[in-house]
Amino acid sequence: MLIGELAERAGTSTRTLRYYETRGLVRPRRSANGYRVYDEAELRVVHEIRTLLAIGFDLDDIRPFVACLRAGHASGDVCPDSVAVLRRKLAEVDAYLDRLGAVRRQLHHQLAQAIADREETCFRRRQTER
Amino acid sequence: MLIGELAERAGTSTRTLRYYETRGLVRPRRSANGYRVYDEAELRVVHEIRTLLAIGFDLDDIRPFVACLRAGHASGDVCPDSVAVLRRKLAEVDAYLDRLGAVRRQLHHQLAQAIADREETCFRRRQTER
DNA sequence: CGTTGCCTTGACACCGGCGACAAGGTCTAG
DNA sequence: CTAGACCTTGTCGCCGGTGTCAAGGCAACG
Repeated sequence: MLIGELAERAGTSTRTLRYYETRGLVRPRRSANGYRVYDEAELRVVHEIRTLLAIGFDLDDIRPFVACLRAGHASGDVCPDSVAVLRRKLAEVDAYLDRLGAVRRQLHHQLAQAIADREETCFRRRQTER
Repeated sequence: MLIGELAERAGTSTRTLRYYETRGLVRPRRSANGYRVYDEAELRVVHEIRTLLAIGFDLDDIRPFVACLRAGHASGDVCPDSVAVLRRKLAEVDAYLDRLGAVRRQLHHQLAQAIADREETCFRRRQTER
């Protein structure tokens, strides 16, 4: 399988696949003419990468999952390094949820306050007009 | 007040203040020798910018708040444009909270699954060893 | 007059995951 | 032979908010 076919089957671009290669996530063989040649297993790898990226992982986080798949496991999740990343990411997400919740409360408060201020201004204006 | 003093009092850098100026958020006068001269009110403006940035606003979002302060309001929140931004941001944060919650559940599930798989592998290994 | 310390504009660097383009090699069909 | 559809490497650009350096002007003090 050449890079164009893999890109299409994985729903991404050749540019992206080459980029993953420079980051050490995908490792094609080379044919005699220098073309990158991928075997079927790489499709699975690329899917894993795309899925985890969509969740919010960065490429460095994803490396253990790829290694896990490459080690022959049916899922990229089951190896200790992957589990460690999952734990860390979960903690990060929790922390971010907290922060975002705080921001939400702050926004809510500010919005309510601003509207109240406007109401009061209108009220005073009505009073003055009489 | 020159740029260095404002930067220090606002807890930021001169570089940052010049950048805000290019983005139209801060407008110093110029003294005869070309130095930027800020009046006291700009300190308030810069504080507003920094506070909103910390919440997660970008500079374009912040512009209405600055305009509101500059229009003489005690708070940057009370003008209609600011309120509109607050509403939009609140909606964005809510959407993001939803997405992040989904990610959290996904991570949680993946983690539980991975651990369960490992347990089972260990179990089978013990069975085989006997 | 020189040093120090402020100020000025302009420009490059960063991060991450690519998009986009250039200039060229390769393979196949007509 | 040529067109076109692949492939190759290399490079620049983007986004946003700065850090950082360069080269030079101005002010004040000794």
